[in-house]
Amino acid sequence: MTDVSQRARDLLGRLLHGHGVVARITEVEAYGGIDDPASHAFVRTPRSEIMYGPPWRLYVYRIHGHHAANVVTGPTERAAAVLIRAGEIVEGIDVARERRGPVADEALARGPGNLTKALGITSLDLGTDLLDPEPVSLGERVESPEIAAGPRVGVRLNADLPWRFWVAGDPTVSTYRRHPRA
DNA sequence: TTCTGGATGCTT
DNA sequence: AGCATCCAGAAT
Repeated sequence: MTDVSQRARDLLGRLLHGHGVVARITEVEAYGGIDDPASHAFVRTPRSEIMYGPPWRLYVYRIHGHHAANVVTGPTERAAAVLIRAGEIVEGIDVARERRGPVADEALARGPGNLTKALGITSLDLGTDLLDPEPVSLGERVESPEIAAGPRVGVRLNADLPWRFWVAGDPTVSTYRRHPRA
């Protein structure tokens, strides 16, 4: 059975193309949908409806004035998705630098909000089929990395579930922060 | 219409 | 450890 945590691990080392920039995914989090209180799909609302649709589509949500990008993974009735938390820019680094301003290269796509900014992903990309080449798409897997796992960042519910996965030792991975009330 | 609380990021 | 920031969902 390929549950959402396995789908999350499989996304590590894959390329994500967004508006002229390509990132190698280095950090993800799995959200289990109907069984996971931390998932937006735990309550079915207009916002979470996209996760009840076909897999390999892009779910973009806004939080604290930032965007966050998720891959809807299915199976459809479970409404699971994987949050893309960080990556290494491997193409279009000049464009990414322009979008992000003066930060170190390894920090260009460190954190969900920073990654979407570097790749130019906004709410306009909501629902994009990631198997189509434009405007946002998943590419090939360029490495099979050593994977580390731990609790998800900033979630209050299911705070100890180790569903955050990252490329071990990679400098572009964000730092762990527990939810204050978790 | 108003209130509450974050799947954040940056500064101190 | 604090705060800027802002929308979705829930309460009223």
